[in-house]
Amino acid sequence: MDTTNPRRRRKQARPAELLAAALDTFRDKGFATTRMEDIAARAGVSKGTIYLYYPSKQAVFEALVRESILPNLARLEAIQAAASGSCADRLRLFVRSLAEATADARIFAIPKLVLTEAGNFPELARFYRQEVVARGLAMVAGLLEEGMRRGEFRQVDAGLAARLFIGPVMLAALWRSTFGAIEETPLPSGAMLDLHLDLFLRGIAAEAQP
Amino acid sequence: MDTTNPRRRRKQARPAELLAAALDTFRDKGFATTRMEDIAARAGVSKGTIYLYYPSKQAVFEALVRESILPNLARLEAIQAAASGSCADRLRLFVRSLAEATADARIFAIPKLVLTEAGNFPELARFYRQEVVARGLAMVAGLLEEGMRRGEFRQVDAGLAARLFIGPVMLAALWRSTFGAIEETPLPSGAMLDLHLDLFLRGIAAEAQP
Amino acid sequence: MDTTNPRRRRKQARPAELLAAALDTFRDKGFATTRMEDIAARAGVSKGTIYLYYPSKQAVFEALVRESILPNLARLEAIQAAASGSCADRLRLFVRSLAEATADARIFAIPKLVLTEAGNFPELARFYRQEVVARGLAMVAGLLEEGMRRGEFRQVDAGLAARLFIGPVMLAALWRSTFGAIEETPLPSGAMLDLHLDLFLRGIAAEAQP
Amino acid sequence: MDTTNPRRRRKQARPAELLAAALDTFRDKGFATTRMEDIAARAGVSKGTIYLYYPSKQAVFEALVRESILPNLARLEAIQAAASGSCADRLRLFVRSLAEATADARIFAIPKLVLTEAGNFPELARFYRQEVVARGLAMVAGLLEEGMRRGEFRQVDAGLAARLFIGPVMLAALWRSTFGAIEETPLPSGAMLDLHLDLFLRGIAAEAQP
DNA sequence: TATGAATGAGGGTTCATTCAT
DNA sequence: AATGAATGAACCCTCATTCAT
Repeated sequence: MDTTNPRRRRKQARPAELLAAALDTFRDKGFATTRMEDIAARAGVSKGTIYLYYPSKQAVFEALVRESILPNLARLEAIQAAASGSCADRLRLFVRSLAEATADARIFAIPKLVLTEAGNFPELARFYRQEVVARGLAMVAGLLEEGMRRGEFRQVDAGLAARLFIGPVMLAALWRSTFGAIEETPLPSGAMLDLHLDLFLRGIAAEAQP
Repeated sequence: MDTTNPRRRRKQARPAELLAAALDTFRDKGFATTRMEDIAARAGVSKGTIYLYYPSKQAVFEALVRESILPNLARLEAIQAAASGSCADRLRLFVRSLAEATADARIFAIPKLVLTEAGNFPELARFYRQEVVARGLAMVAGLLEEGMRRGEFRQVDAGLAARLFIGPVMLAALWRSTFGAIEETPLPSGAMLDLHLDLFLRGIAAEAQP
Repeated sequence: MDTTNPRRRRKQARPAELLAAALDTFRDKGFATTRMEDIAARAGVSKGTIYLYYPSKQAVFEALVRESILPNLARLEAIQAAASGSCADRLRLFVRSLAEATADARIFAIPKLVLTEAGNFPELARFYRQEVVARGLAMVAGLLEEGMRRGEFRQVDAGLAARLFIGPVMLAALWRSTFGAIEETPLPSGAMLDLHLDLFLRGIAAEAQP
Repeated sequence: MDTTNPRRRRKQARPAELLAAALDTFRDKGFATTRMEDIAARAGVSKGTIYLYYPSKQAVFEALVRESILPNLARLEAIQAAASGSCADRLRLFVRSLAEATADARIFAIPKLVLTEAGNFPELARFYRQEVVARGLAMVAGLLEEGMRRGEFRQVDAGLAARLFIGPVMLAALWRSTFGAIEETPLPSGAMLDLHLDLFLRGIAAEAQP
C-alpha cells in the first residue's frame, strides 16, 4: 500500500474529511435540516462524491457517531492510565477532563446529536449508550467503589452516584449548546466545576471519625 | 358568547386539541420530521384545519412552547406557596415536584424540544430561557440564599449551586427520554432522588459548630 | 311580490351586489388570483353566501360578463337614438361616448377580463364577441356606410374602417389599465381623441370636388 | 468552455428551451393557471429541472419577458437601419414589420402577457414599458416629426399620433389572440393594413399648397 | 337565508438519490 | 474516482367547495 502517493493518500483521507464536514453541518443545523449539498460544500467536494463512500444520508450520520467513539475511548483510557493518587483526586481529574471535552463544541456535538436523534435512530442510540455512555459511567462508578472500599467515601449506590456526579457537567454543556448563542454572560465553568467537586466530595465523604 | 352552540364550542377547543396533538407528534419525531398531516391525523382533523388556527408549522411549534409556560409557572408558584419548614425541606419538596413533572413525558417534551430546536428557533429559545428556566433557577437560588442567611447552608454562589442542584434531575429526564425505549431496567428514580438530596444537602450543609 | 319589505329587497339585490363585488375584485387581481373570500368580504357577506346564488367561481365570472351586456346595449341604443346631424358628427358623438365608457374602470374591466380570460372561457368569449363587440362594430360600420352613401366619406371597407376607428380608443383604455399605476404623466385623452377624429375624418373624407 | 461535451452543451441550451416552453404554456393558460409541471412537460424535463435554472415560477416569467426584449430591440433597429425614402414610405415599412411580428403568436405573446399580468408584476410592466414600448413609440414619433420638418406631414402632436398609428395594429393582434380560436373568417390583415395606411397618411398629409 | 368551520385536492418548492459523462 | 445535471417523491400551504348549525 503506497501511502506516500498524494492521490492515494487523498482517497484514504476522504471518508474522514467527509465525516468532519458532516459533523460541523449536523451540529449547526441538525440532521433533518442539513442537506447533502451542505456537507459536500463544506468538504469541498460535489454532492455525488459522498455517495461513493456512504450509501445514504443516514449512513453518513451513523458512521459519524460510530467513528466518534474511537477517540472517546482512547481519551477515557488515557485518563484511567494516568490516574493516581486518592480517589477524590482521580475524580477531580476525571471531571476536569470531561468538562474540557464537552467544552469543545466539535466533541460535544456527538452526544448532543444522539440525544436529538435517538427517536429516529434507536439502534444508534443503543449503540452509543453501550459503547460510550455505559463505559464512562462504569469508570466513575468504579472509582467511587474503590473510594468506598478504601474508606474515603460513604457507602452509596455507585451507579446512581456516578450519574449524579456527571449530571451537572453534561447539563452545563447542554446549556451552552442551547443558550450559548443567546447568553450575554457565559457560565463561569471553572467556578462551577470547583463548586460541584466541593459539594459532591463533601456530600460523599466518609463521616469524620469522632 | 354562545358557548352552548356545539360548533362554537368546538372552535374554542380546537387550538388546545391541535397543540396537544402537535406536542405528541413533535415529541415523537422532532420538528423537521413531523408532517402537518401527522398532527392533523392525531387531532382527528384534516390538514387544512390546522391552518384555520395557526398560519404555519412554525407558528404551531411556537404556540406550543409559549402556551406551555402558563401551567409550568402555575406549578412553580404552587410549590412555592405550599412551601414551609426548613430550606432543606423546601428543597426536598421542590426537587420531588420537579422530578414528578419531568417524569411526565408530555410535560418534559417541551424543554426537550427547546433544547433540540434552539438552533432553529433562537427567539423561542430566548423566550423559554427567560420565562421558564430563569424563573425556576431564581426560585432555587432564592431558597439557597435564604438557607445561607438562616445559617442552614454554607456560603456558596447560589446561582451556580442552583444549577448543580437541578442538573441531575434534568439529566435523568433526558436519559429517560433518550434511552427510555431502549432501557431494559429503568433507573430507580426515587432512590436516585434520595441520594441526590442526601449528597447535595450534606455538601452544602453548614459546618457543625464546634 | 312584496318588494317594499327591506328583508326581501335585500334578498333580491344580493346577486347584483355580489357581482359588483366580484367585478371590483376580478378587476384588481384577475380571475385566478381572486379568492371567493375576497369577493365575499368586499360584498360584506360570508364565503358560503355566494354559493347560495352562484354554483361556482366560474359561474360568478360568467354571470358577471353576461349581466354586463345589458347596460352596454342600453348605452349603445341611447347613442343611436340621440344621434342626428352629419355622419361625421355622429361618429364624434360615438367615439366620445365610447371613450367616456372605457375611461370608467368599472366598465372597461369587463372587456379587459374577457381579453384576459378568453383562453380559459372560450364560450364566454364567443358570447361577448357576438353580443357586444359585434353590435358595436356593426353600429360604427353602419354609420360609415351611411356616410359613404351620402357622399360624406370615400368608399372603403366599412367593417375594416370601423375597427380602425375604434382601435386607438380601445388601446388607450388598455394602456391606462396596464400602465396607469405606473405612468407619471397620464395621456391627455381629450387631445388624443381630438387628434384621432381629426386624422380619421380627414383620412376618410370624400375628395373635395374640383 | 468545453462545448463539445454533450452534457455541457445541454446545460447551456436548457434556459432557452425552458423559456420557450414557458412562453407557449403561459400564452395558452396565463401565469396563474400554468403549472410548473406543464412547462416541464412541454420542455421534456421533470418539474425539478426548472429549479436548476430559475428559482421560482415568477422568476421564469420575468426571465421570459426580459429575454424577449433583445430580439425585439434588434428587430426595431433593423427596421430603422433599413429605412430609406420618404417618411410615409418608412412608416409603411414600419407598420408592415410590426404587423408581421404581432401576427406571430409566439412573438405577440409577450406584450399580451405583460398586458394581462401587469397588475401582478408592476415592476415588470414598468420595465417593459420603458425598454420596449417607449422605444417603439419614440421611433414612430421620430419618423412623424421628421415628416413634419420635411413638410410631408401636418403639424400634430407626434407622441399622440404615434399611438394612434400603432393602435389599430395592436388591437388587431389582440383581436386575433382573443377571438382567433373562435373566428370563422379571419380578418384580412393585409387589406386592413392597407386601409389603415391609406387613412392615416391622408389624415396626416400636409395640405396641398394652393 | 346565512354562516364559517371543515375538507382535501392541487400546486410550488425542496432535496436525497441516481447516473451519464 | 469525481462530477453535477436530472429526477421525482414528499411536504407545506392555499383555497374552492361543502354542510352542520
